[in-house]
Amino acid sequence: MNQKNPRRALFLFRLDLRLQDNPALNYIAENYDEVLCAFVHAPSEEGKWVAGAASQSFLHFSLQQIDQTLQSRGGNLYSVEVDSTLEHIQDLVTRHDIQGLFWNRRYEPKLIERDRQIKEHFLEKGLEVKSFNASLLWEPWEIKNQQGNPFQVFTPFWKKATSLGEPNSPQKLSKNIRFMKVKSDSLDSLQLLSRLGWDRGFYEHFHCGEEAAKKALDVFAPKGARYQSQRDLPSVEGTSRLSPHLHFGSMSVREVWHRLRKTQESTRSNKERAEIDVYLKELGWREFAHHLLFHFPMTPDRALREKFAQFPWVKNASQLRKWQKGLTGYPIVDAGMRELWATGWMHNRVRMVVASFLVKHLRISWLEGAKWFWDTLIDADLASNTMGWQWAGGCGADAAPYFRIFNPYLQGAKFDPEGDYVKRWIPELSALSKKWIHAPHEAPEEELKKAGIVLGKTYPFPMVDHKEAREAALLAFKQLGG
DNA sequence: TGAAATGTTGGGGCG
DNA sequence: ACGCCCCAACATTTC
Repeated sequence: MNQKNPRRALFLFRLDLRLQDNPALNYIAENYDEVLCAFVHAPSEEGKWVAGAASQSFLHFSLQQIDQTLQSRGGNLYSVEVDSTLEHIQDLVTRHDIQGLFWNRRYEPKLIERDRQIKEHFLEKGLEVKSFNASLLWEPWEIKNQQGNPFQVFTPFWKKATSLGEPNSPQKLSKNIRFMKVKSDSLDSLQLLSRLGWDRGFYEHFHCGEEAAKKALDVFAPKGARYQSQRDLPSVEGTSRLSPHLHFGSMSVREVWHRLRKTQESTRSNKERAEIDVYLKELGWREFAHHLLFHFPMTPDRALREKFAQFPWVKNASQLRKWQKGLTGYPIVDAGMRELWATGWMHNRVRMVVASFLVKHLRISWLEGAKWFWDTLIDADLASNTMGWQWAGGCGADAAPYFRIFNPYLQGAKFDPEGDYVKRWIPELSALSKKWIHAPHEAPEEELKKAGIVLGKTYPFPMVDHKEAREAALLAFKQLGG
């Protein structure tokens, strides 16, 4: 090591907001003397799908955590907002005598192209430039069917992926790494936070950063043995609630995978092992989503199944608004939409129900739903959001068949039998007995009175009739030809 | 990672 | 004792 001319690397943080199991940082630790850690925010380069408001808020606090961690280790996070990432990197390279440029990959089509240009440019300038995988268990291009094509159905995809062997183990960061401390704009100048402060409620339910993510995994891992039995009950914390951390990379998916594997090994119960497999498969759906986004880069904006370009989606702003605000008159739908607004997150079972309701009962385009989720979810992820909505809309890969229409009453009765979830998010229904909690409009006058509910005033009547809406949806989807 | 309609079966009441 | 009907429970098919 030469103290006078240290080898310096520039590391760009993206969706990998952690120090542990961060392959690019590990590479730097092995090969460089010092590293400048930067977050170069260039929203104009993300195109139409620039991060939504909720997601930006989570990003802000995650970056704050990174900065604190780096400061406690003698460095800091250099953060800046720019129009051109490439030009700004050029500045940094010159200013700080940088010899290597490293990052962990993103998989959004526009960013793949941007990063390709950056890599080409700085390789030409004689820098060492490398990108790594911090986000996925397998790279999207590693998994192919027998013809060498990408999969469009989950089950064979997952079979193939898991047949390739266990994903890599997480790697600890070398203690020898030296972080640079440089002058930086304040994080606030990136203006990631809404001035309205509507995001405050999020942080009663979720915490940002690597430490918080570690705690969340500690909470979830032992519960993995009951994942299959509990994951569909929105009133119970039976899911991992790791999605924002997996999106922003404050938790490594490899870490999650191997932790759950360990839990699996420590039990003798076949049943428990199978329950954990169901969770690992959910990580598989996340992989599948990235696979689809990579191989079908138009899907954030267009249905994968092309005939859906002709589908007569309904344009109805006032109905869309009712759905967004949780005023549909269907308690399980409204509870979900309000949980989303209040916490920036929604239980997955309920995501499927509200999505089916928008797309089937209201026949409003999946794209409207995708946009709303994009803006309100702290875990908004282009790959998962696109796949999920096209699944619900029946217009994507391995999508729900057109005739699969969730009945909100039955979904409520089945997965929230006591009505606890509905009551938590719709306080105006909290005094209603569980017998009517999912269909207040069918409750006897007397029951409503007792519960202080005046339909049409304190809680809406169903905005559409279930049976009629269902039949209209069947007809419309059937006319498209399945 | 549905729901509703339709079909089948089998036990019990009853003439 | 027997056949018939009713209907719940379960299975299948249809959307």
